[in-house]
Amino acid sequence: MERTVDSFVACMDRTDQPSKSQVDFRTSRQGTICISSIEDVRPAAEALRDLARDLGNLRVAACANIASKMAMADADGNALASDVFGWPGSKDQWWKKPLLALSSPLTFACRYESEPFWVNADGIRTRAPNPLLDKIDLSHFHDEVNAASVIVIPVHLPFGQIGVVSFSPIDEGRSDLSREFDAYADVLEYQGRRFINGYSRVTSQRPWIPRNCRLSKREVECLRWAALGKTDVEIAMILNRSCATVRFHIHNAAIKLEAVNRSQTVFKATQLGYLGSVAVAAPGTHATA
Amino acid sequence: MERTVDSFVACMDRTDQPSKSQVDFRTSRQGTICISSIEDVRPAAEALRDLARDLGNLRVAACANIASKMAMADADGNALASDVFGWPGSKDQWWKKPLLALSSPLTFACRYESEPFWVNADGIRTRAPNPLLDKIDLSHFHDEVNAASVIVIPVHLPFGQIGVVSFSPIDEGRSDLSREFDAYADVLEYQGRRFINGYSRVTSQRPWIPRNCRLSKREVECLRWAALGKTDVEIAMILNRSCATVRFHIHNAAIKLEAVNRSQTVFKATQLGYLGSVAVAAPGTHATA
DNA sequence: AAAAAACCTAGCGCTAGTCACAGGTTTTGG
DNA sequence: CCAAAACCTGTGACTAGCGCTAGGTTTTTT
Repeated sequence: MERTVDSFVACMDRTDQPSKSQVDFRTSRQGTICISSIEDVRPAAEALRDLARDLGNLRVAACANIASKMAMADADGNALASDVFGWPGSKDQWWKKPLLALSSPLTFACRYESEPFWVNADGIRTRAPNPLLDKIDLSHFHDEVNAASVIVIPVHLPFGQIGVVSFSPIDEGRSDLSREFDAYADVLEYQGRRFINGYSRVTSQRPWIPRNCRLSKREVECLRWAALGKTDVEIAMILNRSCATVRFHIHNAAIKLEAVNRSQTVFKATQLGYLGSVAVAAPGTHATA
Repeated sequence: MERTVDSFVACMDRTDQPSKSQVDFRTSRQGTICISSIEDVRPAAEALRDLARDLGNLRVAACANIASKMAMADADGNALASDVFGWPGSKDQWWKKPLLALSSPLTFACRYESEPFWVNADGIRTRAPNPLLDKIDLSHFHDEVNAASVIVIPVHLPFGQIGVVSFSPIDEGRSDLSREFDAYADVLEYQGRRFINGYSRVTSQRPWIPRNCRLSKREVECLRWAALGKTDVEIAMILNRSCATVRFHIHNAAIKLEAVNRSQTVFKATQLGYLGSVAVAAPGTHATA
């Protein structure tokens, strides 16, 4: 067990601030944000705002679904960005611009990263190296983010939904958040995640109720290749089966997932994690027969 | 601000055990699992095992990708389930059976839930109600899970990958984990998540490097409907555009995502969260012109 | 041993992918 | 302010690929 502990100590990057972070974590638990109905959204957002302000004079921005242009709102339909988090209403209300969600480097990075990170114009700082983030363009960082630096919490949810909570300094000068990130990333992640989780739960209607989606081995196998863009002729060659067989399996999968065509079948299977991160399954699959 | 605090207190479900959980969280931070290379997997797994044992005499089971039949292993290729977590090698090694991952109710539930929950033969207990989990069949619970009860931590990752860490009592009699869940769910979630995060980072090769995937508004709009199974004729009617225009947009999206056909385009767009949780976008979209 | 799944195959009609073309609208940048 | 560059809209036709039904074989479950 000693060996184990040692290796962890070597990994730790915050041992220099033990007492502070402990207190934060305690605070976080007592103020745990719990959203059980739409009425809880407002107080939960206010608590998140207060937490961010008290911890590091930070301002909150949140998006429950980066694929949606819908701004987050409370039970009365008031936008959280302006009414709670205190973003100036003048500056042409960035959170209403649908283009931003599609082009912001922050949104972009959230697609590829699962852990908290912080960003300024000089680069993206993750806990562990992520080469996928290296090629993100930060040249218009300040214009797109409305801050000189920001701590970002990506929140990956079921059904392929991605949310994000970000924290940027209220006084716009600060471009270094390394200290705040080291000290508060964990608590901000915890609270931000629960906030987005709860908000999604009470707002998004999930109309799709799959009856029996126990896909068989072959069905998933065929769907994997289909998701990679292979035609059924190609899949048939890969799996050493007939073309009709491949179609049959995919068709069966479509019935189980209540999908009407191949695209929707792939979509639903992806949402449910059946095809997750297919890095081209092991070679030699054509030797199964 | 008083109102805020009050509403949270009403939501809190663990105020009866304040001191205990605080200690746990402190412990968790000092023993933070950090996997920066494949060699760290083994000690990280051992630490997770020790944490589970010390907290509640629990045994760990983990899966980094419920879509893959690959068992988690350390740098030398040893299966973590048998070599570290201590699952008996005799009982025909459940973690090697690919069918289980497709049919286990635990795996199933992870597709629909983002927060920790615990299960026994009587039902699934989530923090907040989740109607999607109600219809899951638990009649063969003990056979499929190899335990009378279990705490489950779903881990939703980028690219549509879903992982899971579960904790079940070492002595197989216990079927009630409500106390352990209330006290340790947060720390188990934190540690389990970081473990799966780190493992995925050092093991899974992500060969796909999207060059320019700034999809335009129309492209995403068309892809949404395509993912819902609409044909391009239907999409054209919905958006009040010509059929060829719809094809044009989807084709452009395919080029940006480096996809070769519609299915792969939908797949990649889903992985990147462009279509996340499409609950049929707001009506009236045909009035944009 | 019976039953139920899962698996494999064939052929027909329809959809989607692609090409070449022409022009309007919004954003971006000098 | 103008120009360039994206982005958006539209036409028409051909071919490869997909959706679907029907029926037989193998494997798993009861």
